[in-house]
Amino acid sequence: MTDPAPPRSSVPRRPRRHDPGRRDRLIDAALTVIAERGVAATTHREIARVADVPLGSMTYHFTSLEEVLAEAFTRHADSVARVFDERLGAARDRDEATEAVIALVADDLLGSQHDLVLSVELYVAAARNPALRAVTQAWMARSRQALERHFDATTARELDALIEGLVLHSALSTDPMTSDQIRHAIHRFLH
Amino acid sequence: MTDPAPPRSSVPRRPRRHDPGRRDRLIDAALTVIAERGVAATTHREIARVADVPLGSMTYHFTSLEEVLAEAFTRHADSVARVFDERLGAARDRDEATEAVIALVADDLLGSQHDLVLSVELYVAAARNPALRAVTQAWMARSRQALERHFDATTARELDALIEGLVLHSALSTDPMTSDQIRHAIHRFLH
DNA sequence: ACAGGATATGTACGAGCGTACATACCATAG
DNA sequence: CTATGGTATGTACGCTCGTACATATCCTGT
Repeated sequence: MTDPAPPRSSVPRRPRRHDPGRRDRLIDAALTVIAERGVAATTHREIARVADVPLGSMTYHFTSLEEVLAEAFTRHADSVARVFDERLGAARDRDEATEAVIALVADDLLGSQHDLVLSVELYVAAARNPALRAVTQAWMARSRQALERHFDATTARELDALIEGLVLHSALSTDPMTSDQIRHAIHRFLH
Repeated sequence: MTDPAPPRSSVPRRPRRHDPGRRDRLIDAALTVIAERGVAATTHREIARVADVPLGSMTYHFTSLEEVLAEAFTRHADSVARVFDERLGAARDRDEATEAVIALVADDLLGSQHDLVLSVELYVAAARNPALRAVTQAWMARSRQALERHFDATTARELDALIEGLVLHSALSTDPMTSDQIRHAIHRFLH
């Protein structure tokens, strides 16, 4: 067929795309927006812009903005917890576990401003949102459990708090701690 | 035209009040709203509602919402820092300083869910807002300086991080640490 | 091949927001 | 006592937001 003139210029402006896995991409886009602009600036429209999809796609794949946030933060927590598990799972004795913790903080956590901001954003969001609080607590429990593979329960809890403090402190400071300073602090605590 | 009926029933509905110090009350109301609802839900209208003043009063006393937040967080940081100074200023030796830190965390910081939430809200807000970042850093510097009256610089920095972690960890957990657990963690770190 | 359900898209609506501003009131300086 | 400048109040405007929904398109099972 010839049909040279484009007759339907107004209704479907954007060429429809076949895009399986779009929902996953939207969750990743949400994490990008949260990290770069904050939860407060995370809107349907902004996520859609970043993912380059129309606004309507958001309301099709998610029933509410809260659902997007919950799925995004769950993905983030899983991702960080997996690194936690791997680092500590590879350690064979307490000394190696200590080194694993140091590497975890100095390399994995402080190495990524992206993940770091996401964690703090999650903390605050969890303070108001029960669903996100559940995500946070599951994450904390998993971290503590990983530490308890090598340390007693009391030490694990205290160490978890120290890690949290070192990360947060460095995240907000103009001069974040160096790897050697992190190592010094953790060695001091674990003797 | 006599116009005997009360002609000005509609314009000033609320009896005008003489209210010196209203600006201060508005800043306190802002802190209440931030603590109870979060920075994201802190609006001109909500602050005005809590302080029981008309909306127009906000725009008269502050040039922008950002100014309100900055003044509120500055007041909060000053208040916490003052307690920090007093606790550590009263200590005469290192042992007393250690006890002061324990009391600070267990009683002052963890004792008030209000202040605790405010601090975390400030952390996140500071990540996006340069003016608030300045407030946070001035506060951190003041805390560290207070600790350096009794501990060397390295210890002060590490201890500051540990305090931050203990507070945040307890703030978000369903079972916050007890005073004895706080004491144990801090003693362990300081030998 | 084709029916039908899943997916994709554009648009509209009502609500709440920050801010501007005209107006009204009042403590106080002179 | 009165003028005046600071303070108090109500309202309007333009904007962005979450969400709903009608419509369009395409993949898939039969």
